[in-house]
Amino acid sequence: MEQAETPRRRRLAAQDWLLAGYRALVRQGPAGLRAEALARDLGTTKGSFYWHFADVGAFRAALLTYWVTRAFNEVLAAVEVETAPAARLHRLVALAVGYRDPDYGGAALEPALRAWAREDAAVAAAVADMDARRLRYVAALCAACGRADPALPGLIYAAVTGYTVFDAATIPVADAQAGMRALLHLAGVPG
Amino acid sequence: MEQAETPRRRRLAAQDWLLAGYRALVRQGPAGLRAEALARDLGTTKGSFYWHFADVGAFRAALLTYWVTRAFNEVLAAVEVETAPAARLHRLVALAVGYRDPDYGGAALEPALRAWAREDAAVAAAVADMDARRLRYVAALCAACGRADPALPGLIYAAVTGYTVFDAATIPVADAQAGMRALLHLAGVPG
DNA sequence: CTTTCTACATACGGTTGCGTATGGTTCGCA
DNA sequence: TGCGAACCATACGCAACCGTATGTAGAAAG
Repeated sequence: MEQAETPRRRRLAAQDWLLAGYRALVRQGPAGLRAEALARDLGTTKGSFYWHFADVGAFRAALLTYWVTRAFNEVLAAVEVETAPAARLHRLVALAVGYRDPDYGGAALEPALRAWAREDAAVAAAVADMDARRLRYVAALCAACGRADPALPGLIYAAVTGYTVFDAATIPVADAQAGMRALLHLAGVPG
Repeated sequence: MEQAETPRRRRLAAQDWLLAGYRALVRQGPAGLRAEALARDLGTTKGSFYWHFADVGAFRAALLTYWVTRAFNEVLAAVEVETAPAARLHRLVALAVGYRDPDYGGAALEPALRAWAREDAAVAAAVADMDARRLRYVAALCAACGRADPALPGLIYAAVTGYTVFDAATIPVADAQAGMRALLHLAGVPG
């Protein structure tokens, strides 16, 4: 884990390639998911890549699978430390527009994955499935808060999704969180 | 064999290539913006492409320029048939989440451009500039409606942007428009 | 009907990335 | 200290795409 500046590079694991993949996806889009380009980023050669992965397709599939397992469950775990549905909603939206994991990508990864979905049907299916799951969860929280407007869950999810696609110069994270608090307040979700 | 159904393939203009480019951008992402792939789509060869454009970079620049000139002004013109600011806001959000121009791409083009921005700094700059202009316009309309909450324009723009990235199976267009009406209603914008 | 220009076809060399093959190096462990 | 396995480097053939060069067909102009 420590990056000593020894002349000899440390050896890599599949996880290192996956993290490099997420970084490339965020910074360059799906076009960055190439074996030789990633090898250059990591200061190695594609010999290592093809040791850890059968081919580029398998690498991309691993990236997608890892995201699918994390993108719902991690936020969920962080949200369910709260017990009241209103508090959960507030924590959920604050996390969703502000969460940043420098290694993994966090909220910045979301629009990158949507960009990737545009040129890969499997990614598109995974993203659509993820959207449906999250939407159901938000709807359940809204219902538990007694907010019956059928348009509200979609509105909340759309606003969160919208905020994540802007860069910090257009709308700072603090403003995005303030906007989400304002929305929940207007919708009558206390907190 | 090309003379069976179609009388004869008509010759192409630069505009035909641009429209094919938008279609490819929406369906395959920026990876679809290649001379030979577009030529196959149009049933011609890249000889035509390099007649109309100096190189792929010039083609992409033309695509971007054309979007910049249209994406703000066309919606603006459609919105300003209304005179009351509240009516303009309602028409604006309804258009933004529902506008579809089959030739040009319409609202479906927006997320495709954001995907493209991820791998091209010039596109990113144009998109950021467009976001800033639209945000100022929405803020001006909100102010004219007497809605002083500083978070409201960003919230409206984020919600619109979010709705446009979902496919119709996740959130139908009618639901998106209902969601935007609900937001404006909650925010106290009559209409 | 011929000339001229516009629009397209085709062939070519250069570059980049993929996946495989093969051999070298480093690590864990006995 | 030696051995097997994990890890990495390098070279190769292949395919896709780029941009250029050059020839050609169809429409336009005369």
